Amino acid sequence: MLKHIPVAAEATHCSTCMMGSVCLPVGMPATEVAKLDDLVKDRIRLEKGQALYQHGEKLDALFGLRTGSIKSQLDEANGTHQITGFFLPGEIVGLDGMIEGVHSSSAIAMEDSEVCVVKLQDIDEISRYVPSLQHQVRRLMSREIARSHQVLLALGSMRSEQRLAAFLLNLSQRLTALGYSSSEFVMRMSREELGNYLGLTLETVSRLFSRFAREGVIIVNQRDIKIIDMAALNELVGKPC
Amino acid sequence: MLKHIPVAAEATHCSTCMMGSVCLPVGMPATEVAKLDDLVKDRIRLEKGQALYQHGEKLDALFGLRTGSIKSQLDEANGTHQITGFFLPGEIVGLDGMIEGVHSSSAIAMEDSEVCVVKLQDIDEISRYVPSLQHQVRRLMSREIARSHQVLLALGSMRSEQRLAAFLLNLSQRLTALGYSSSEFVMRMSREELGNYLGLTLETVSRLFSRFAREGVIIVNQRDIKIIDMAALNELVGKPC
DNA sequence: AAAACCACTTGATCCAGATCAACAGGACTA
DNA sequence: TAGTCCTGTTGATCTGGATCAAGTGGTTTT
Repeated sequence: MLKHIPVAAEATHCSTCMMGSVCLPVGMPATEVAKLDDLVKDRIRLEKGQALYQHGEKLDALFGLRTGSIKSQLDEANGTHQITGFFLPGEIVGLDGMIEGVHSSSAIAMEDSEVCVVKLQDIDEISRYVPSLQHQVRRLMSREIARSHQVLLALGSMRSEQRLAAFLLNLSQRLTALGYSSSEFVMRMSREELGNYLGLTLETVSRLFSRFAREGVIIVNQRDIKIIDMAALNELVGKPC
Repeated sequence: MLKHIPVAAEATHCSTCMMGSVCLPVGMPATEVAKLDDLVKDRIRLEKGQALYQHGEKLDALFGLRTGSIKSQLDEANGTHQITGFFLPGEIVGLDGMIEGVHSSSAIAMEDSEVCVVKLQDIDEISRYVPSLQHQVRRLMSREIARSHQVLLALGSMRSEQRLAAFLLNLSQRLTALGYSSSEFVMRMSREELGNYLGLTLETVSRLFSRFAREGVIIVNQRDIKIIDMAALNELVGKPC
């Protein structure tokens, strides 16, 4: 069962949230953000491995990830699945579920996590006096489409080493936006999850990490990654084979 | 230069358009659709190969494809590109360009085509008295995200024959929705474009068509395709290797 | 403290699909 | 009417990454 937390109890709103600068309100004028206090009426706390929602479930909300990390995946009939995204704090989960409230994918916590629940109904309500909120939702969805297209690009036309390099650079950038180091971080996903996402096997991913390390591009210690030669990674993705 | 056509001259609106049942208004109540007459103020006619918009261009509109077909692609620095979608009449192009009006991809006509221009500004305007229009835009964007995820699934975890089978089935379904035959159609894209989209080379695509034909699953005559054994295609995508 | 399990690494081998190459037919040009 | 593109087909060969397999260290269980 999902663990709901009434927001009133914590008295935290978008306007005072530390994530405000990167989460749903990103880019909105402060005067507008101040009006979003009724947007989030509750939160959900997830344990590692727990599903925020699953394929086919009826849902009518978006989720702003506050802490932790979440993966989204398409579940196939034969029991396998394709991971379609990894989400970091401040990112919005559930944007593919806005067709009649039925989710086409599942979202699973990769570590203990907490999300803010944003009801679509409340978005409509609040949009009446915060007109920029509709634009904001469109912008977020558009960004999600563009993000998917970038992954398509990787899967469709990059070699394995380029895919991993592109992934590391992307992760580095997103962590920087969150205020973390751009060169040293802990990956929340296993080799298998990363391989699934990148269209590779876990062995290939492991070998690539070893090779990058051998070449002095990164230092790897299990899931701890330190990027030594950012330029080398950029060169890998920027140039064709 | 893009060829604009004032809509007044043709006096065609969403409520009377033949595409109404599949295009932007799909699923909206007829009473609401009737209020969309001011939504489309002009159209653009494109010649084969002409770009509707290009990567980096500032744009503030969506496009409903009336006739013809359009591909969207990400352009890479090294001159190559990745095709991210093929659009048929009644489908909406430009949903990835709603971040500050700057398109992250290019859209190119694959044959002489015509699109209805839907200004975002007009969507906002009309939404005031047609509240379901905002939902509609969200639904379309969500569908686009789900569509991208399906392609991710194909590129990430399907073998070449499964990818082509899935593509043919998908095309067949979409053409059926348009009122065309589900088993006999003309593909608008070259082997190279299809290969690019599916993450394969044009030779592999060509060989797959030949093989499917040899096995009696389809009849191929250049771009004319006739599906003989729909069940075989379904079996290919439904089951793992 | 031994046993069982898990995520990961590394080696050996295999094969699906890429690459290289030749050719065929249709459309357009001169 | 031949010449030049352009798109697609087919064959021969090569290779990146998959698959199969063995082993390692770390953590949890008993």
